[in-house]
Amino acid sequence: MLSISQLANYAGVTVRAVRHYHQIGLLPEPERDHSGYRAYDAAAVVRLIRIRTLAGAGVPLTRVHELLDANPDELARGVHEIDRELRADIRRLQGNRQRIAKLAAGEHLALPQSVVDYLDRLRGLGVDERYIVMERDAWIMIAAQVPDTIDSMIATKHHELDDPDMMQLYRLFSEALDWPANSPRIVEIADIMERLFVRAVEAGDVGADSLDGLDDSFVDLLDATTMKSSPLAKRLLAILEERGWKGWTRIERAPTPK
Amino acid sequence: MLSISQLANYAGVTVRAVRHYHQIGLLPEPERDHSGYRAYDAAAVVRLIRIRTLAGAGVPLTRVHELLDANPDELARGVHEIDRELRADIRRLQGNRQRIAKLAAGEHLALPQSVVDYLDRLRGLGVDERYIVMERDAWIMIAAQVPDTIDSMIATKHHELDDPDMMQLYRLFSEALDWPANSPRIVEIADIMERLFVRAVEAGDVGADSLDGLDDSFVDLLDATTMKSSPLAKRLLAILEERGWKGWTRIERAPTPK
DNA sequence: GCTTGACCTTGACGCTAGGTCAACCCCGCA
DNA sequence: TGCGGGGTTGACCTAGCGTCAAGGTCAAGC
Repeated sequence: MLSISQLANYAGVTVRAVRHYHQIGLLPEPERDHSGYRAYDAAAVVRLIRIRTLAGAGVPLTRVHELLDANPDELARGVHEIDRELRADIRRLQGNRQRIAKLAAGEHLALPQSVVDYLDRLRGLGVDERYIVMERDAWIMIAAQVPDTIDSMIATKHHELDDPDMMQLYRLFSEALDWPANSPRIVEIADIMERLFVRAVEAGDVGADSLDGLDDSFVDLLDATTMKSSPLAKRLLAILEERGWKGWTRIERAPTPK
Repeated sequence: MLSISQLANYAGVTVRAVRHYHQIGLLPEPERDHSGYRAYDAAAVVRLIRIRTLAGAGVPLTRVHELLDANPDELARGVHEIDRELRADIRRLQGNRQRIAKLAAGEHLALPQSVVDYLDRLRGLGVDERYIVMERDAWIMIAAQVPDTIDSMIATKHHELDDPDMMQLYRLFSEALDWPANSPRIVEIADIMERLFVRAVEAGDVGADSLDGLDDSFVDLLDATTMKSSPLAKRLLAILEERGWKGWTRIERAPTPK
């Protein structure tokens, strides 16, 4: 008769594993000797080796339970099923590898390439890094909301950026980061934005723009975040609202307040 | 300000996941509103999206913690490290696939091909299936003990089986399964075995046999198991011992008892 | 003002396959 | 009789949440 550690040694598993198999009913509890020690026979060794063999091949213990007492037919089916699961796991891990490979560069975190390129273009225009980080965060949220339309949104943005007024606007945004909260130059920005708005309305780009996939509360969130970022932004929005423009992320023509 | 479920929706994770990230310190706990509800801002959305992106790529959450605030250099190293782990996981799973593929056929469970072939040869000689199961179990244990020498042991066995006496012995073992416990024919078996022993001694095969890798207590276990299988086996061993032979799995010349 | 249903809170258990104590019992040996 | 090296059960730990449980909060409809 064998003690639990002898059994474990013969089968090449740990004592703890044996007890675990007892707990889940995979290996029957043997007789106890006069002092309460478990006493095993060779049949237990054989069963334990077969358990170890299956478990070592990645078969979950509940499946091991089924397979141990299965006929060859059931066993073949069970093995096939497990192989399917293993293949699925492998595919998943391979997908993970691809995804983390894309994360190698810093800003790629949660951003598609198109957005990274766009941000690089802003950098090239001399836009302040602090502003770019703010834009980046907004794009991270947008990309998470509408992953399918992000590329076309960015394409639109690139197009808008061909306008010298837009370039100038971004440069002013950058500079404004260091302006005092009550700077009068804010009007310069408002003027440029209004010009851009007017041209957009004339081109028919307002109301049917590329931000269609975003729902209102999400747009509100983006706007609110921008407002929170700086008192200047708040003033700017107030000025534009006086002139009859509403919104920021998505612009609307609002009735001029009396 | 966002509620926890709004946050979770914007980032594409579950509320439970958000709370989990709070628990492990991955996402900082936000302010609470007057009724104790968590109130999030857009920065939390961004951070949560980045967490989800990394976690979704198979990065363990503790690593996510490190990578989120890492500089590009550390990030590259971290990503490389994780890729290594992923590759290791994939290799392991591929190994599992190979192993379970080998288990497709019933008796392959825990047995190398050589043993399966040997058992098939016994079947071909007309050996009773009950006896083969006993042999199989013994070989399962032996294969687990000395996986490297099992093939040469089986080769020896094949060689022995070329001897007509050995074939006859196996056939008698089979028949004996249905003999009464006190059958006088047991002597036939003893005679054959003694002839085989003598020839083995003459050939110098005893004492330096192929079971060298097995330690004594393991051999005792095999012998004891055989003894337990049938009263005939016990009688047989007694007879042989009277004639000066000791053991079963491994034979020794013993001084004839007075 | 009351009910209803949706959403929030904390706390706790469950899942895999055991690892790792802790506290205590048992055995053989000097 | 004490000691060291077995054995025993019990309990907590891992990862990443899912899933109740039991109750507080809020907005809407009657």
